[in-house]
Amino acid sequence: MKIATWNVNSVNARLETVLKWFREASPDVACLQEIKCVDEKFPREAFEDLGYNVVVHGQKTYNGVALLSKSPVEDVRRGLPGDEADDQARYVEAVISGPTPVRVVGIYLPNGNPVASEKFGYKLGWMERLNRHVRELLALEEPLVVAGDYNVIPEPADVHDPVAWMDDALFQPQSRGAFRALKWLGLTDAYMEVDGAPGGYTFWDYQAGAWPRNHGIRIDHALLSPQACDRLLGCEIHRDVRDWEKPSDHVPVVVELAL
DNA sequence: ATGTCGACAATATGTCGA
Repeated sequence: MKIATWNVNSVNARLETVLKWFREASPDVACLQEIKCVDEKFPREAFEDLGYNVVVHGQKTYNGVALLSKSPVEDVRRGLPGDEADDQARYVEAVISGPTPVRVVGIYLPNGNPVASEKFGYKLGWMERLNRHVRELLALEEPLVVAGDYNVIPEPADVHDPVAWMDDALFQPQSRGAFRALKWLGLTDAYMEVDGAPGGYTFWDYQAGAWPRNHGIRIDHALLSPQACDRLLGCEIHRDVRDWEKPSDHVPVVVELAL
């Protein structure tokens, strides 16, 4: 079973590019981030025509996540628990049906820039809430995949120029520490497990020739519970998609599990 | 430091967010 995560930077502005990739890669499950539309504006039928069940947690203009699955889904949750006042659409969760069900969580973790603003506090608070909720999900002792745009550069090997990113929220010690804390709950970074080569970037800014210069960062991750990691077959970063017509600034990451 | 996008309110470009 192939489970993908992709920050598409507007599903409607990117629809042809996104559908082209879905037709070629044909993931069984996909977590999309930054769909940038309300539920009613999500191009549901285009994905249903490709055979997907569609779960949308949208928002006007900003953020928004979706979960697509060829198999029926159960136990759908929209929104990260722990703060009723949080109105940003960044979390979607569902159990994918099958002989061995797998719980998939799709996240769009807050960017947090600039560091000297309330946005950074929101990011760290969100990561703490995620930690608390993942702790509960891990207690279920079932295959679990937490995939998405984490907006965290875990290690210096995950950025072309670590010094240039020192003051960025994505590479702050607190952000990296919260990501490590999440892993220390018992999750495994799929890319590091099966590949781990330095420079496995997933994002290149549109600006300043970041893509042709390979000034990238690795911020899109799939973390696996032990029960999911035991079934891990592969993890691929679809880097070539960054060179397509009208690309997102992120590329898809695909995890394959023996399910 | 910034060579780019996208949504939106608004009718042209400016603002915000990334």
